Amino acid sequence: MVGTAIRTAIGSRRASAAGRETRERILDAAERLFAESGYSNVSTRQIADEARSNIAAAHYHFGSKEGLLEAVLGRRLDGINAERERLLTQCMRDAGGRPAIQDVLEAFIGPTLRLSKTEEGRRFNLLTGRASTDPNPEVKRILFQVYDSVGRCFVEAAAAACPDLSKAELFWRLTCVYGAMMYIRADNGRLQHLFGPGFTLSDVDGALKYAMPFLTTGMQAPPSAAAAPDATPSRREDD
Amino acid sequence: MVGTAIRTAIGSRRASAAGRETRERILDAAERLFAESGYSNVSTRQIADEARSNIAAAHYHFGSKEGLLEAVLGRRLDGINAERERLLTQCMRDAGGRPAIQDVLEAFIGPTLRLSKTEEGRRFNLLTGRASTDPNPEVKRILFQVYDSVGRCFVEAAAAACPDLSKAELFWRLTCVYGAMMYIRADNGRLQHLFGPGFTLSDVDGALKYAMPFLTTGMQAPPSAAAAPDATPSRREDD
DNA sequence: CCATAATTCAAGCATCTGCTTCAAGCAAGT
DNA sequence: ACTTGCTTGAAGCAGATGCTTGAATTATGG
Repeated sequence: MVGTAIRTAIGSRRASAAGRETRERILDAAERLFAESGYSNVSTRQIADEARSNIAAAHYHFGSKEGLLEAVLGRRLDGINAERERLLTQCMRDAGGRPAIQDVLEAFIGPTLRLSKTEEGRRFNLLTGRASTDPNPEVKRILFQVYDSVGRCFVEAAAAACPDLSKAELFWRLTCVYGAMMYIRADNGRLQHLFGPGFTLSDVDGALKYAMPFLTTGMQAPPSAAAAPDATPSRREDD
Repeated sequence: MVGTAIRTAIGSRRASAAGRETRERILDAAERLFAESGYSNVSTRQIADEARSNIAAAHYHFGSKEGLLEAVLGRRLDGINAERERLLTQCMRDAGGRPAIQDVLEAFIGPTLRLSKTEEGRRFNLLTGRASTDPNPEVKRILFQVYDSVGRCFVEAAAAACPDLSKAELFWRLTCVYGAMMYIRADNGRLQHLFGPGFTLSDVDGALKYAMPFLTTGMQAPPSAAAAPDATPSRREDD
């Protein structure tokens, strides 16, 4: 029987100090390697080696490679997403249901962006940024699950902050915001390469000073229906 | 000796009609599977099966899995990137070196965006969108090579269109633009999931109508140094 | 101190990976 | 007709993959 021992370990009931320690070492190693090479390109053997541990130990603690990824993400995201939800509901409450869009963006993007101030936080952002476009069904499932709740809060708050936008327009604008945020995190190096040394996406201050205002301005732009000459204002293509 | 036969095949000298046909079938199959599951998650065997062909045939025509990806990308991107470069230099010339930013964005993003009007084009955008954050060194190398030239043109044209922006600010704004574009292409389904049925990133008209104006507005925003209260205008942090 | 449970280990299993080999098939050009 | 070189096929290689096994080791509560 596999079940009992693993479940108690995973549920971390009665876990020994030594057990917890190697558990953390494995999580650290997996985080580092997943961020560097992507989930599919890392083997459980590599992770065990990097953690100065054993493959079986990893499976004992996490059940499977998929479970390991889930634990790696949960370890940091649980706290961060709770913080984001707290900030989002708070700025909704403080503004009586009509928050400023910059507060909404700050509440959603700020907490993850600021992670990049530490090296391990930067690595974690790289991991989640890359995972966000990972086609592997296991990865997709885990991300959907982890981000579902805070994502809903964000969309709701953004809609409240931009009541003049149609649902379709909000969808496209948030797509741009989401995409920019993820791209900054995934940090593929293309633009750094074109701009030369000295420009890096892990520069949190630069992101806060330049990227956030760009996104805020875009969100505040008047609805396209009014600006676009070919739009028929009487006929909305959503809802 | 491996060399001679493969090189002539790869250089497609003296290729027979039958040879060209299976070559295309393999490219189609690889494109479809790479787009669907990502480069690392697809095996040469799957590709051969999907193409109703043989592993050896794939290696005969493309030398390696890496060479196959290169061919898949080159088949479509060579034309598209040439078109983008043509449009970029044209709008630079027409405007006497001071193009409008919306023309620059349209020249860079438009050609790829419009690909999504056909099913196979949509699939190709999915492939390149996902590849853009792929950590696999083979994938990165190929993308850098393929996008280097047109990327340079784009940055140059954008800089000419926004002469008031510092290099750092341009860097961050283009990062947002690039990120939004890639995210639309990679189409991970997160926001569609939150917005419900009827919202899709392959809706080219929606992207042109809503996403492009968002990005244009963001690029046209006044420099952050002026807007941000904590910025010291006399001290630029770049160049 | 010792029984019981938690943890780690070396070894192995079945399957898959990219790629190669070598023989057979095919389409010309002469 | 027949040689020549391009193209495909079946089989196989060495190594990697996720995961399991069963025994050994370690920690901990009684």
